Amino acid sequence: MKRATIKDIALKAGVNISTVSRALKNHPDVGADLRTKIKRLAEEMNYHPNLMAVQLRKQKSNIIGLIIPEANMYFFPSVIKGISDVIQALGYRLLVLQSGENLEREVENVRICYENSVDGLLMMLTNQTKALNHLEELKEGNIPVVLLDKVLDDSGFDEVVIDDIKAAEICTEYLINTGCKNILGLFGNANLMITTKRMKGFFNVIENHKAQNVRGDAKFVDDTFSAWRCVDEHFETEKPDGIFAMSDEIIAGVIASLKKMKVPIPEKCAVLGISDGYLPQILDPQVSYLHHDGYTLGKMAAQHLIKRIDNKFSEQAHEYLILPTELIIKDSTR
Amino acid sequence: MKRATIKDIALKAGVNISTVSRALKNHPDVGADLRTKIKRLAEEMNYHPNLMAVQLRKQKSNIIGLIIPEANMYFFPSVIKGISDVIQALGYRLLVLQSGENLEREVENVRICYENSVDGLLMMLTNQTKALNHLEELKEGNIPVVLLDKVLDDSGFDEVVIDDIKAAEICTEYLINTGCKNILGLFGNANLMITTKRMKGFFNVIENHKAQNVRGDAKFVDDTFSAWRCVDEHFETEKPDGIFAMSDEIIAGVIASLKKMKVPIPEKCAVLGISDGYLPQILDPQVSYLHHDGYTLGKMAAQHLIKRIDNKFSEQAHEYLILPTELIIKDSTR
DNA sequence: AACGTTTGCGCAAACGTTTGTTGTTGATAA
DNA sequence: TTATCAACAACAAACGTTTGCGCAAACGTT
Repeated sequence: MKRATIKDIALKAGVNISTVSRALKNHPDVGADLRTKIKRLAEEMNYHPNLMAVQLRKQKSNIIGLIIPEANMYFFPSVIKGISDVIQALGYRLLVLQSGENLEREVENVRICYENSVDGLLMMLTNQTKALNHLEELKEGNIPVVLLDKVLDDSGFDEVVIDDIKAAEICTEYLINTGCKNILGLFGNANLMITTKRMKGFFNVIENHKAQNVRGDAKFVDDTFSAWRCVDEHFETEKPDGIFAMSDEIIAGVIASLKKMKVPIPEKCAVLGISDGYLPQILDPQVSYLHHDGYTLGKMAAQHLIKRIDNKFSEQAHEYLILPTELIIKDSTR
Repeated sequence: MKRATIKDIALKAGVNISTVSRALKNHPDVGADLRTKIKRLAEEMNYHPNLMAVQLRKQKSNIIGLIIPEANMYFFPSVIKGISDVIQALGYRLLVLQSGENLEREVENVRICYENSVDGLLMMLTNQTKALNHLEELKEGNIPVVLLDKVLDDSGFDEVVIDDIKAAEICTEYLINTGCKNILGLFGNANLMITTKRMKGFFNVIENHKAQNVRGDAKFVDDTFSAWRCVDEHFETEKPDGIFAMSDEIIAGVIASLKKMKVPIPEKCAVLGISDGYLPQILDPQVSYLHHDGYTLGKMAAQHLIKRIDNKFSEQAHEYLILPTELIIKDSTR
């Protein structure tokens, strides 16, 4: 049995398709009794509008694109959940595309979104992304874009991020306040804005406490395991009494290393990280962290995007939204 | 500047739109020189086909629906990655819908997929899903469906799963072989098929070893923290020398509890779980686990779905694909 | 010279909607 | 009675493609 169309209903009801269309959306032009009759018929025939046709006609897809570098474990699920919760309630659907930390694929994915006529685009940039030329078409086409989490400075687009500098400052400050004098900062990919900023925040505070004999080292690592190795090695030469880890992956490696080496946490070495909050709680000891919640981030980004979609033509300057953070203190710090 | 259409090109080239259409897809009916001219023009005008129109005309969306209960941390990212990698390479896009462990939303999501004319549907069922009436429409509409991971018995649809009974058997067997006599089995939601089966496998093996004085208890827990509490409590009355954890969440809770209680692993109590493989490695001690890889699962499901889409009309009986597993032995077992 | 085949292109229908315009009723007011 | 106005419903165009068909010119074969 073929899927029923508006035409089939019209045929059966003995009216024109336009009447059916209007009846189904309660247009006042069609009489009450005829309307109910048509609706009943539609129900019977199990009619559901063909969205491809609707979209073509209305020139609106009700689809929102989400381009992510890689579905990483810690952050992505909560982000996508936040986004979904917002947009599904409003009748939008989510088209998810992965770039695999690959700029070419990112460009291609933007193209795909464009061709699919997405109503808006949410995007986390890859490591490699240094410019946003590939978003020009969308800009010209008046398709709103909101960047989240991994962004570029002065992108010219709306952004939702955590204030990375401040976040790192808060963490470092806390470590120092609890007595750390020799702090190891562990950072991810050095090419990322997020890394640069968190490192900047880290050193801001270190500099401010030079007088109190505080010193800090920074190292770059790729993932949990490289963080692990890095801590192992660093302990051979230095004896840091505090470690700042800029991400979940890194936190996991730090804890693993310290425990393997039987360094008491936090007595000999305190640990504080930036995290979306799940991992630090299941590690032992539970680690203190600056909480930035992926769910909220996704929600904020989605809400902002919807706002842009709804009044597409208000040529407002791009906004820079900052995700609220919270310092959660557990066992791993003094 | 409005987005260029095939019509605009036709106008500029002084030919009919059909010619443009054919030229752009290298149809032999259009001459070589005219073809290149049209292509150049298209390039210049930055033409890209309007997929909404293409889809309507071709009655094919090139969209694959993915309905998931909840974007849980451990499994989901790798699954979605596996799916994406397969389908994006073939020009399909992924529409992701979350049901939030809510049957009504699942039904609604299926509807959304239907209305969006997805070419196929990948689906992980919610806890609450006991029947698949809501998939009837898709079946009638000849839209292929592949269920993955969380499925129902005799669903009548293609499925990709791990062999839960056997998986639990392997794990339990291993624990017993390494000397465990008093094993605690920790399971998730009791309503889930996956739980029932893994429990069945667990007790199958326990029964088989009754003669050797092996005993086993089963408990149901909801999440990491309830697993944690459960182990705490169980240790007050029993002193199990082995724990089987049926999922990542549970493993995390088990390890946390044992370490808090300072129970040596695996000397006093061995731990073995079923996992997708990331978490056990970052815990300390690293735990042994039966590996079932979300990435492979996603890949298999997507590939199978594509196969179904490609020859939609071969009315083949539904297939039941089983994900290969592998036992990874680490520190947490003897 | 007559005929068949190929080449190259245009015409128009179709996909399933939405929506501006027009036309037909019957009732009400002048 | 005639003009006016609802109320209701049909007509048709439009959204941007794809594609079956037709047609003319060019070419090759008897």
